[in-house]
Amino acid sequence: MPGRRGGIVNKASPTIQDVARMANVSTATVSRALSAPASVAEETRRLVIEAVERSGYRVNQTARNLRRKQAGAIVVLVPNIGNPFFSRILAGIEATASKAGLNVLIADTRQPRAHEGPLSEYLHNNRADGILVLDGSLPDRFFSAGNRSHPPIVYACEWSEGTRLPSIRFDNAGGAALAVEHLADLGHKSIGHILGPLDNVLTRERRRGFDNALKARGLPMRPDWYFDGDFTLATGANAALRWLELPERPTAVTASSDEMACGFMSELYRNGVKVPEDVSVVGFDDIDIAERFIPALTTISQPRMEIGETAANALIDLIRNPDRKPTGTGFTRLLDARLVVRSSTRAVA
Amino acid sequence: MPGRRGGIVNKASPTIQDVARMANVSTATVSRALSAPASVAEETRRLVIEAVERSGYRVNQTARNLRRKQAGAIVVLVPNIGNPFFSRILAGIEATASKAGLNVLIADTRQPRAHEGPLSEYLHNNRADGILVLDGSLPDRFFSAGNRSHPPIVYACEWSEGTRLPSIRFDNAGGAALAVEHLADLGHKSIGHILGPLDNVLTRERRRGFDNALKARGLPMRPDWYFDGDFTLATGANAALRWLELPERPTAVTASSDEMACGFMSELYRNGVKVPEDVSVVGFDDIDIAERFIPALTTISQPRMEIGETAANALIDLIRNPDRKPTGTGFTRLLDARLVVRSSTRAVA
DNA sequence: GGTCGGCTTGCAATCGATTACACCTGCTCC
DNA sequence: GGAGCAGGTGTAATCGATTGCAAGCCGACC
Repeated sequence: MPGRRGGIVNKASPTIQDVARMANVSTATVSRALSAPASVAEETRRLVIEAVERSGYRVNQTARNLRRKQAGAIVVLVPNIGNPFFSRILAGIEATASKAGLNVLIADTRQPRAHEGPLSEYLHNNRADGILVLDGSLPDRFFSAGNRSHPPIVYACEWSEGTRLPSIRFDNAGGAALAVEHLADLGHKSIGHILGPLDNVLTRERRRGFDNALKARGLPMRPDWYFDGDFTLATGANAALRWLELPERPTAVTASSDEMACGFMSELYRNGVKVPEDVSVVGFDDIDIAERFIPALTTISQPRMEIGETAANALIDLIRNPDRKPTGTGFTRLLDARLVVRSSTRAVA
Repeated sequence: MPGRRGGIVNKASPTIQDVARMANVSTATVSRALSAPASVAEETRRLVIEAVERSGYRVNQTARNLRRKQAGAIVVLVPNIGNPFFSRILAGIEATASKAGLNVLIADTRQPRAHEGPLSEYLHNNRADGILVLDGSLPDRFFSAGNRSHPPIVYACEWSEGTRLPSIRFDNAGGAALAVEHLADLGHKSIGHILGPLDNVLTRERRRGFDNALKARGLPMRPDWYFDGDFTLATGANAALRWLELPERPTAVTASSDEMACGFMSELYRNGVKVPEDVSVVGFDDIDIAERFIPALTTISQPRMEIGETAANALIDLIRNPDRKPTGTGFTRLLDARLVVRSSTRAVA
């Protein structure tokens, strides 16, 4: 009896028309029964629900989106998806967005032709209801180019300097200061700093916090105690080589990222220098490995999951209430950084 | 003279109708000029292009997708986006998909209600033209449930045992064997193994490779030399504690993931045991930090970016040619693993 | 008894593209 | 000179939902 299970087999997906027919109502009623249940009589609603279940109907999002002029998705612009620092933030974004029924599209801004094509697609093609930018190197004006209207945009983590767009940030300067305070409290008088890429806002903010804290404590700021880097392990290792060559070495070094701190310690180890006996090291970010590195890394911890959630919520809020769109300042949320003391720092001998 | 720049300002996006009007042709012609240039007279094409440029027209993807019954996106089901292991694979996927003009949607399968709602949304709602599954714990039958048609599906990295769906994999067993060979060559006769989660295919594959290689070399397989784990740093550290308690300790340990290997070494360090002097350690995955851990970790390297690319290409191929959809076996591609020797292994004393 | 208002429901337009089909023009070939 | 064909274009249906408007029904109120 092949007819028995002939109901659903392999046919094209049922549409709202099919449901309407089964329930003996109009498509309008089906639509309302599903998205505004209160506006439909109870009995009718029951009939519709039943028809939906029997047919296995699922709304076609594309059609709905076309009609409603929305996309049902947000896009996240991230510089290098492969970087674990961002993936945790992504996790926070994804959790929040999916709770709100929004899909998450990711786009890598470091991709070859990412700048014109795809990006402006997202901006003006209704592919996204909102955009979350994790890449501060994309200039602000990029988004307002051609004075056309665009979906809401929120910066998270990084931002473009002088932007009027809302942003969710960590207190990077404050975090860097925390690191210096900690080292100064341990009696360190000579403190170096490994920088991130110079065109990065985080690098600049962290350096600002570092410099200010040094000044506040009356500690020296020597140019040869700043080391170039770009947040990667390799440049951290490179800084170690530079440190070794120094005629007068700082007794402590703060790095603008944990990866650089680890690279730094790794290279020191290979050269027979001990942390924290010979030099204290503080990182920034508190990535997973920090706790288990050898020695365990003292660092500045930031709630990365939380920044993802907060940013996603801010964006969703803007999407839902397009009216209040205050692009003024004061639209920036600052999340606290926290010092986590482990074994890579100790008092000067 | 406000009229001067009145052309584009803040109006709703131009539609194909607007372009047609400007170029004095029908919408059909505009559509053809853009997606099948050859079928339109050169002069007409020029007119259309010009109108497109003057108006700043961009096709509305939602409308196009509705008409074409496609989604313009693939979805990647990943267990825990926050895990750096996956983020590199994601990067490969993203690069490939965006080259093919497809958006990438990510969904976290470890999310609370991820199992019924969102997932079946993706499966049957035209939200995705194809699905890439990085989570082998999602059983195969999950996708074919209710014998409805679904978009093409490809497993990458992990897979569900006995699946008939295509999959792209590393040679996990081979990699694990490589690790054992290496240690045996160094003279180790007692080798332990830290397992991943038991319900994970990779765990099982790697263990199988490990066991076989042991057998082939005539080395002992002792139950108390297998340590439980779940791929995380914490469980690696835990295994170290177990190792320390052992009356008879293996002189070498292979871990089913680099993270566990690092956790293991970290905890040994805290207990005064030295790697590789007291025990040799081999990891699996070759994550970034492996090279810079202390000591640098000998491990099995897998081309993660490449697996992402390969999987994405396989999926895209299936999307473009829905006809040849051989769900038979033999539809699995195996990518080679490679041993990278660093400093965490040495010959037995 | 008639009017008004609230609650349900259906009709049909609409979102913005794609594309089957028909039509027109001009040329070739017999 | 007419049939046939190819190339180029337009008309209008279509994808699958949402929603403004109108209409029907029913009870309440004067």
